[in-house]
Amino acid sequence: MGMTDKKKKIKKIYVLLEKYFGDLKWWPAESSFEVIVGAILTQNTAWGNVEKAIANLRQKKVLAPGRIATMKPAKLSQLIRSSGYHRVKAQRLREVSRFILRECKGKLSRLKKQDAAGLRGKLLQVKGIGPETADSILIYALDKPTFVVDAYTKRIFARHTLVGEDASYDEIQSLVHSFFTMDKKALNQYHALLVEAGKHFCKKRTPLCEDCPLKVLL
DNA sequence: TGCCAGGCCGGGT
DNA sequence: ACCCGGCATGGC
Repeated sequence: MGMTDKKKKIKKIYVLLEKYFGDLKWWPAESSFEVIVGAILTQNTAWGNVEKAIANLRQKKVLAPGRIATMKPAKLSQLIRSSGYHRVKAQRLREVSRFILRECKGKLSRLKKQDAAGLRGKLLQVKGIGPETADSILIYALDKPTFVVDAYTKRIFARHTLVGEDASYDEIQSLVHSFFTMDKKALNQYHALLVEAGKHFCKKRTPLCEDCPLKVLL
């Protein structure tokens, strides 16, 4: 497929999904730090399980980097138990909290003033933050236009032959960054639309989706 | 009742 | 530079 065709297809997928799902207004949270916590907790985990964990943290008044960083690991892991992998995730929450305290004394508004590329590099050095979590933090917590590539994105793009089955994270992200747009709202919406489409029509065991709004492209 | 969910790390090749 | 096992709870 030529580059021009890929560009058209990327846009077409967006248009069809938006027509079907509408404006999703994704990832609402009460604070940037809550977004970061959610980004860690939702790693390979259904969002419903994450919400309970965040509710626990809020109820205990520990939804702040200073509190997370100083809490005993056993206590923290119990609070986030519902999100799965709670021991490793407790450690990851501690790591990212320490990073925030170190980098901006806990003031995320200050962190937002740094440039996107530099921030991404720093985030990737934090143990427990990989490319998807870093990009989720960049766009949803730190206001940086970034396309987040997740398992659904890869599956849907591969299914529509935009990329190969073995495409890397950076390859897929570069494709969207160069052929779609760098507008923050649109990138947010695209990610949300792909996840929604994946949940409804493109699960692992059901690659054939009769009612998928993207069916017309196949 | 297995299978899957908005990944990432560490050790091995 | 990849490949793989481990990490774990809750919903369908």
